[in-house]
Amino acid sequence: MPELPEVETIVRQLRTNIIRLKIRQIEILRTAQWKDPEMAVRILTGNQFMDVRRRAKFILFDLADGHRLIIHLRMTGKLIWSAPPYAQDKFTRTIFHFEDGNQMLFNDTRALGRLEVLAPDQYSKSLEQLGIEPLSDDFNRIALQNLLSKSKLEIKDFLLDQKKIAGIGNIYASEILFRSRIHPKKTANSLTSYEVKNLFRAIPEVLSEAVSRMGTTLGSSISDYRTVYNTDGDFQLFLRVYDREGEACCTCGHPIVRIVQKTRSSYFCEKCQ
DNA sequence: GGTCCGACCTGGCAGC
DNA sequence: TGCTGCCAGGTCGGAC
Repeated sequence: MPELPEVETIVRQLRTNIIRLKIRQIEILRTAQWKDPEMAVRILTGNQFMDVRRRAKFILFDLADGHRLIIHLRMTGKLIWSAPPYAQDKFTRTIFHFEDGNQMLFNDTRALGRLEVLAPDQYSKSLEQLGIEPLSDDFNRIALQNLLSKSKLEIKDFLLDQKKIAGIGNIYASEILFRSRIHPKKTANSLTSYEVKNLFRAIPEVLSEAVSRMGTTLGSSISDYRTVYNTDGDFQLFLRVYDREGEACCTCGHPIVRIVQKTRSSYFCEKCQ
């Protein structure tokens, strides 16, 4: 599941490949995932990628004529860099053919990912509504405290709310709360100043470590996250609670517990948190 | 405005 | 062996 660290890894790897590369052809194999597939073909064909950036879990491509391509990978989306022989499979939904003969494949097993081309001055509601970037200078303790104090959400749901802090998903929310020693069902506005201090430290700590290990690949199925070069991330080796139900807590030895909050699994240690 | 909840989507797996 | 139903979870839109 691509969250901030996985998307950041993908963006960094793409940046070394696609800057100033000209798109020879775009082949849309599943139109439903594009907001306007006809416009996408018209704008992208012959255009040139000038930069690629990340905002939360969105990948933003700046094009030479001022348009922007926005991709959200959702659950199972992948961007795979492919030289001949091409790595296309039955889950390839869009192929970007470049003039140098390479391809960028958008693969998506569950087909939940979304792609959109924005005009130079076009407003994107999805992007505008996003909250603070947790790895930016805007993320400070006062801003976090203000957001927490105004919310009655359970802290796990608070961390998943992209309008508050943007980029955290289900895996890293559990890891962040474990390191902060906060129970996932505790309400956001009831956190003590000590817990807020721990949370403020743990959020960038967990996300930065995961970025340095190129994200988390949980299993070997075709749905699991891969880097642009179709390799696994490494952070799954360093997860302390997520997907470890019944295993001993690395701090106290108590078994890790799994509960369901709003249909999402939360993992935590009942003794430490 | 904040929160809640179902829908979208499909491979994998358990149960029969 | 084959079928059915559930589960995984990020985002969106509608309801409250």
